[in-house]
Amino acid sequence: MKNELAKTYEPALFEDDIYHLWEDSGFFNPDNLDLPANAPSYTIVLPPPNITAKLHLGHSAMLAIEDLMVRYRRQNSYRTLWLPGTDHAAIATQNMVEKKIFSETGKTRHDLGREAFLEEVNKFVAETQATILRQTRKMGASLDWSRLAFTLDEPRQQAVQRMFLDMYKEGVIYRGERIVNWCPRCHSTLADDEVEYKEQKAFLYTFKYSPDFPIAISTTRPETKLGDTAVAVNPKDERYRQYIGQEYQLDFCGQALKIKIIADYNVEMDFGTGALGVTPAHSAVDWQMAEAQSLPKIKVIDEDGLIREGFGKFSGLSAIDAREKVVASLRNQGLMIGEEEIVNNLSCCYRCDSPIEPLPSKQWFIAVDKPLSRLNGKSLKTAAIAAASGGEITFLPERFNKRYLDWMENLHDWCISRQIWFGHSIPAWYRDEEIYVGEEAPNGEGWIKDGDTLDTWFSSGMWTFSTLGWPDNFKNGVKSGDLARFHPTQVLETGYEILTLWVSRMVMMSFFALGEKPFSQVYLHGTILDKAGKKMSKSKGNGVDPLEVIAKYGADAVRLSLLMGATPGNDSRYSEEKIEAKRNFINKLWNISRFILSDLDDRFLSAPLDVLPEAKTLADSWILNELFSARSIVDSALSESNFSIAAEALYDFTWNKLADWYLEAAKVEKGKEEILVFVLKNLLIMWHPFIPYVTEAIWQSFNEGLLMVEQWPSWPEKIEGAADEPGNDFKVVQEIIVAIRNARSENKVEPARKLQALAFGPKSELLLAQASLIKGLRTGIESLLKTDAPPTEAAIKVVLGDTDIYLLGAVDPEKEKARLQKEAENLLGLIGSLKSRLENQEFIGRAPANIVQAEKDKLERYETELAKIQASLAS
RNA sequence: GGUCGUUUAGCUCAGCUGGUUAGAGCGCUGCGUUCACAUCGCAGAGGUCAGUGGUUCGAGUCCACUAACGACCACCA
Repeated sequence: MKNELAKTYEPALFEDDIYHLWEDSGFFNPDNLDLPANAPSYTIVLPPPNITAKLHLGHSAMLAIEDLMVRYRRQNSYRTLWLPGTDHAAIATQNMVEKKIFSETGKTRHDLGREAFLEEVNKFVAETQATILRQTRKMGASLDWSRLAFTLDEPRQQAVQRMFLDMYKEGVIYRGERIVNWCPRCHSTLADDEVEYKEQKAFLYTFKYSPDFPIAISTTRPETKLGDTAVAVNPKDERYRQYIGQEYQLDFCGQALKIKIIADYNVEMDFGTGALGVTPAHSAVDWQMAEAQSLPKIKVIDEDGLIREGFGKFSGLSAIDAREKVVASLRNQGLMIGEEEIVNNLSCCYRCDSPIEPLPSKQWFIAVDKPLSRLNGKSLKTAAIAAASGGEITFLPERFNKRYLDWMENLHDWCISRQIWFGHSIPAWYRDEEIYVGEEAPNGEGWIKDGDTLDTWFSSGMWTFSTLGWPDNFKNGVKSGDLARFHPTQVLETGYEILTLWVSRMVMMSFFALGEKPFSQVYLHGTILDKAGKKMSKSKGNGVDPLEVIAKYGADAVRLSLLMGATPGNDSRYSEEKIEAKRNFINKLWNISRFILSDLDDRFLSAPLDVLPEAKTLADSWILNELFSARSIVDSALSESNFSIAAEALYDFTWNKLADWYLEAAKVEKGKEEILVFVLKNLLIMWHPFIPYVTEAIWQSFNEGLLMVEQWPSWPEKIEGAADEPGNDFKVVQEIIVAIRNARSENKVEPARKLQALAFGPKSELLLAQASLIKGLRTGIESLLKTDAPPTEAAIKVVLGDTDIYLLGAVDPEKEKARLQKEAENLLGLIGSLKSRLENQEFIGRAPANIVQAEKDKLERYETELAKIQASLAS
């Protein structure tokens, strides 16, 4: 059963086999876990990666964190489900495939036609999806593959169609016209957050529409002024107050305009002339003014970015060409008052970088403010706000609660239709002015299906419940099956950059569909930046392929390097050195195991883990207490999602306590196998969620069961009868171990034996050596000498024979005295300030009783300590 | 323009509700290494915690302001 471990750990030799072992065990699926019926659930849905590309290091970090959360809960007897999937990422995917086809064949999607194009997309999806799933497995992710989902697969399509129909029935989904961000190149609407702003130079033109119009206006887009129906001024503006309410018929570059002067507080008096030409059809702000003032809306520019029919010589021109022509005409007429070069933000398509054209368009919307009877009169918005502000949903780090709420409170109706082919189809049918909403066409001739698709966030917003069998598992308001067992989920772990895009939508969708939150906690991780602190991106070429670093250093090293040194919500930098350091650590753990397991009798291996081995020496109780204290740090850190702190506690224990000291002790003092095996097993269990492969590999070398489902240890924080401060006491032992090693290396057998007796003999002997390292050693030595004289160099020589040189450095009386004096001074200062605080009536009056008591306790502690120090100084 | 974040050793970062001498990894310096591990060991150097002011017996930690960098949101007609 027991296999010899090689000298170094080679991840590549183990990882694939181990993953298969886990997967074949079936324990990724909570249905196969051996649990009591009332075991609590722990569910995380994997934020589905876009199928546009391979995974990058950011995904690896996400997988490492979530796998850690999930494995820890699985070892703690939760009904643990981590549900995998991928996202169809409608626009991004369509663009990617369009580009690919165009570069390969020179054809556009229109050349191919809808059906053939979608076939190409599906081919692409199948390929990248396979790659992504393979990468995910490589990371060691313990996902339940039996529940694998895709935002556009058959069950999710049904769920989406049903959601759309339900929302339409409730009047939450409606069709309306408004200004949308239109990309003339992609021929698609963009959500506000899909628009990118680019600084660019532009000309701000100041002019009058016509000679007889009293007010001059400023604009960077004179061509849109062909559609102006009003001029807005600030009602406080003295210059224009007299004109408010007046209407003018005028001729603008040969086109007739009817302009009304209106008042609006949004107009800034300091900008330009302080008067704003209102173009309702081509500016969102202007549209709102026009709605409020019932102004006509004249559409000037069409979906291709060209001037529409009916604008004389301008019709058919591109916006840019028309602009030049309008400007020229204004100059000729002497109406141009100023042309100033300014820097402004141009809205651009986040996909193709083309300038956005704001256009009025018929689109489907979700009404976020509509009160709903199913939500007791709350709207989607107010329900989503209440959940977060009432603490039903919490955020980590907390500051994102505020960001979520800010965004939610300013939320406008959500445009969900997209003019692309790849995505969820919209179950709507049109015949002339008639609209019918349903999955099948209504009876009668001439109905045409809506050719648009849904915003990708519509389907991903349903992710927590569409993956758990909604709507089949939800009848008459009662959940069943997976939905009943796993929803609401416990944690949503995702990047902070999609807090608003995704998280907020999930909350609204879940409240609408189920009347409950989708998750209790939102954990937001930061972005993985490159070594220089820049975002990794394909265009910059600074991305790192996780598979490459995994091949080089192993998945565990990659995971640990992403977990350690990273804090919630903060970005962290990637560097290969970090991974290398973690690889070294993993090898260390491997070799610790190798040392403990080599030449080990099988009877030690089979010792049950629920029986505490007997601590025979101070070193034994010390290491056990260190183990337990590490366990308790790990538990509390993990319960607060402080992954880095948890890992550091284990790291410190493993390397600085176990390897550096206890293993050294075990070399000079045999018979520690029982404790060594006990510590090792517990350590492997606790390391497993962080670095599952290497721990399982070691476990498998001497165990039959799977470490993955081994029960998390539940020892007390301390064992009875151990010294109060095992750390301090053990420093004595540590010093002696060094001396023993030195003595042995020089073949000084008898001194080594004496030292060994001192370090590992019955506890009572060493307990003489309390208080602190040096003093302890001195006391021990003194007691052995049975003399009152302070241990001089000569005296120590008597005890330790020829070993003097090994201990002299440690017992320099002068150094020790200075140290104690300094410590005494520090304590005096502290005691003084504590006393004055406790005498301060204001403090006593205001501070809560428990705090005052704590200060008193502290004072007492310091005083006791000071007395001890003073006593030893006096001696 | 609004909101938020960051600033701690040469580098990358920890540091919870203020409390004894501010920590880690990497790097650096010196010494060592057949006997679990050179993917190693031991020892060491290196910090006025961005700046200024304040609260407090006590501030890396709390407050105010300033500076640099970064992110997000809004948007310039």
